[in-house]
Order: sequence, then structure tokens, then C-alpha cells
Amino acid sequence: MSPKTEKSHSRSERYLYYDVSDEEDHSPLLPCSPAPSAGSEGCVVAEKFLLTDSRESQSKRQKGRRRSQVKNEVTIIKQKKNRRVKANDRERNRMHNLNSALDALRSVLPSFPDDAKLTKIETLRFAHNYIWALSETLQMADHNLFNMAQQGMTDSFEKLSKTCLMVDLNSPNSSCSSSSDWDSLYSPGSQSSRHSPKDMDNFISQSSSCLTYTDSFSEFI
DNA sequence: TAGGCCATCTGGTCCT
DNA sequence: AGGACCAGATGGCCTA
Repeated sequence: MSPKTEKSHSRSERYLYYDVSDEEDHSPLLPCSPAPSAGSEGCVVAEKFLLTDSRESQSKRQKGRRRSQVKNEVTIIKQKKNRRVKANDRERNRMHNLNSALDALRSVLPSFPDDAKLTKIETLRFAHNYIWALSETLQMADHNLFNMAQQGMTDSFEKLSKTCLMVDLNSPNSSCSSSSDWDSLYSPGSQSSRHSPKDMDNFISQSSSCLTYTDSFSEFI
């Protein structure tokens, strides 16, 4: 088990089995309904009996009501706890799914071998820029192919193929990229001290052109 | 040690 | 009613 997982696991355990005793309801019971008037005028004994009886049954009823109230409150609290635990579980799963999706995204992005795993925000920003670069690439490819078709695929093909033909997007050592270039893409705007926006623009334009030529001409080789 | 990143919990809101 | 989504709070870990 990786440290991360272990850490996560211990976290989960900590949260899953957190002490909920403070959630116990210690509030006073709701006041019971007032005693009904009892007795008849003619018979004291009977009245006493009735009174005694009514008091006893009354207290019994009160006790019964209290018990059922306590039972109800306990079940409500249990129900609430249960719902909360379920919701936490779903939320945890949801975040795990989100992280899986982010991992999937990281896996399709070009990676720089020595670099640490991209943070979430870096992944999103890099993906955004990468998609932009790819779309620029496609546009340029269309444009260049059109020009080449018009010129009979002579000069421009040679020039372009010399510079960028063998570029591999995944290779940071290629002529079109350097570690700092990749870094600049990884780097979120908030940490722009590492690389200027100009660096990023340069990199994107370079990688766009290289991509254009490698992808577009590969079928001609 | 401060700051960044992350996982998780939690309560609120919206949707089905 | 229950689930999905969201944002805020909290606390742990790591690094400069």
C-alpha cells in the first residue's frame, strides 16, 4: 500500500469512526399533556380510587409516552447519523472519481520524466493549454498543406522537415522543447514567478509548429 | 515554520 | 426523500 493510500486510509478510518457521542441528544423531554380532570362529587372513595387510578395510569401513560418519545428521538438521531455516514461515503466516492478522472487526464498529457506529479490545478491548466496548442496545430497544418499543394510541395516541405520532423511531443530533449518550456506549461498562473507568460507563448508556438509538421508530414515519409 | 496541497466532513441547495 | 453537487472548515503532510 502506498503511503498516500495509507494516509488516506487512516484518514478515512479516523473520519468513519469518529466519536459521535457529542451528537447524542440530551435535551429535556417534551412536556406531557396536562392531567385530565378526574373524579365525581358523590363518592370520595371512588373519587380517591379514581384519582389514584387516574394518577397511576396517567404516570404510566406519561412514562409510556416518554419512552416512545425517547425511542423516536433515538431512531431519528440514528437515522440522521446513518444518512450523514451515507452522504459522507458518497462524497468520498465522488471525490475519488474526480481524482480518477484527473489521473486519466494526467496520463494523456505529455509528461516530463523528472517532474513530480502535476497538482490538480496544474493539470487543468496544462490540459487547457495543451488543447489550445493542438487546435492551433491543426489549423496550421491545414494552412500549410494548402500552401504546399499550391507550391508543389517543394521548398516549404524541406525547410519544415529539417527543423521539426523528428520531434516527439513526449520527449523533453527534443529540439522544440526544453524542461523549462514544459515547466512553463505546468506552472499555474499563481506561480508565474517560475516562468513568464512569454515563455509559455514561445513554447506553445514552438510546439504547435513542430506538432504540425510531424503529424502532417508523417504520412509522406 | 509558513504556505501549499490534499482528503475528508459537513450543511446547504438543487434536481429527480 | 434521497442523491449529486458545491463551498467552507479542519487537520495532516510536505517543502522551501
